[in-house]
Amino acid sequence: MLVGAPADLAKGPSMSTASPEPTGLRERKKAHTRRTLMDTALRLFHENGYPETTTEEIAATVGVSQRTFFRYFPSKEAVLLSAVEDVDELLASALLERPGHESPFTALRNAMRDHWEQLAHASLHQRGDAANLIATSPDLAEANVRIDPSRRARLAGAVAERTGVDAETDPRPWITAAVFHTCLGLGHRQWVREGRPGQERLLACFLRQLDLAPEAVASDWPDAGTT
Amino acid sequence: MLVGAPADLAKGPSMSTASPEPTGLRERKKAHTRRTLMDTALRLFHENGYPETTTEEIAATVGVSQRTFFRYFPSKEAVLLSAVEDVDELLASALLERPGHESPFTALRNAMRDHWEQLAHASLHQRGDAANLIATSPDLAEANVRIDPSRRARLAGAVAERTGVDAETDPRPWITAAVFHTCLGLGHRQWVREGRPGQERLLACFLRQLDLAPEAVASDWPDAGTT
DNA sequence: TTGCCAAGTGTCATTCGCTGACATATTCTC
DNA sequence: GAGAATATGTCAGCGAATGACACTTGGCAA
Repeated sequence: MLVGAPADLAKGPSMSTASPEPTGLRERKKAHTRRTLMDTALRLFHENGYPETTTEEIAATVGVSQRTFFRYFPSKEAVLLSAVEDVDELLASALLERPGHESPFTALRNAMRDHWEQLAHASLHQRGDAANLIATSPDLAEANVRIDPSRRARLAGAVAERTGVDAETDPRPWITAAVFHTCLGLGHRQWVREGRPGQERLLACFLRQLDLAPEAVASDWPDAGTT
Repeated sequence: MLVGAPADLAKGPSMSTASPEPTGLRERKKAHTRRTLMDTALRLFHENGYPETTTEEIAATVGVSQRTFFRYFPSKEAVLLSAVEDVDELLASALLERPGHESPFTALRNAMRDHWEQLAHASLHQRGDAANLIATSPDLAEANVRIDPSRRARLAGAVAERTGVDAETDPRPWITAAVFHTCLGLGHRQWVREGRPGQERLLACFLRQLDLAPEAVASDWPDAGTT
């Protein structure tokens, strides 16, 4: 599983995040190819736009056949998904480190706040800053919307794990994840509207939306704080 | 707009819901073709599965060319989306009829409850019971997930309209819509797990999830009601 | 009625995402 | 080093989606 197996995006629960290092030469090569494909794809997406970049082009740039591309990634979108998963992964583990007395939603919020730099750094990592990319390109943003359900499912799983409930039967992790995710989307939107200032501002936008959430669900919206 | 214009799925705000009757012969033909395409598509989806049904097949069954299909619907998914929109439309108008003192989320919940039969009936309407179809077929369910963001956006718009806030700048309608939508998804899942009893049961599942939502966001999940 | 314009449709060709089948090359194991 | 396992390339093909062009049909006015 994990990095080793290409075309493998199924996310079973509780698969160890540790893929220490690929010992064999085969696996090292595979990991390299996969990473190269991913980096190249993200770079091309960024340079030419998502729909404009063909899988053929990606493969050719890397120096493999298109067929090989699809052996590593089940779809074009999957490259994005996979890149974005890394960020979600970090958030998930940050979530587990939060003190147990915090409510799931609060813990999620705080995990995000505390590990923001780490998340931001990860998104700027070798992967060609997938997250930032998505934030920047309208095409990618649209693709990201389609990917959304998977991410939300992953988040719900993480919340369930932390709280020790069964995500299969318990609705609460899903609702929490949905609200959280929506807040991020809204925060990002607002950040864009403000002209994309620094990343600290993005975090601030996120937090603002997150803090509005409980009221939005429960209250009557007397009228309060827009924008 | 609406039924009249083929390949037109853009949803500008405040387009009148009234398309009284197509006066011209041209427009009547067009409306007929569109409806036939939709009905046929949904029927074939139901009989053979969504991915198994080709656009070619749909067009051939109706007696038009594949090209014409794509002149009426911008994509294969759009047929589904369009059918499902009708149901959302009803919910949106039901929402506007709820007493003003209800919180948006509650109003949404109650609108759903009160107009359930109407919604159910609409879904069984001439359109080949799109909603039910989606609920039944796993393939369609997956397609429905992808469609989800559009539906949520529509719902958010409806909530914003009811409450008189600006959906562009105010986050609350979006959060409300997201939570509501998630509850529906969860309710449906539960209903499936129970072996798909009658539609009344589906409504009950929906309502149960909806009533759990506020707690899921705010509280500490002491442990309560699973299943 | 006649005839013109516009809208709707069919046909053809093409692009692109994606998959199966088979042959070849590379790595691993003994 | 031989043989098994795996990774890759090549080729062929399907289906979704789009553009270009020709043809038919409905709407409308002279």
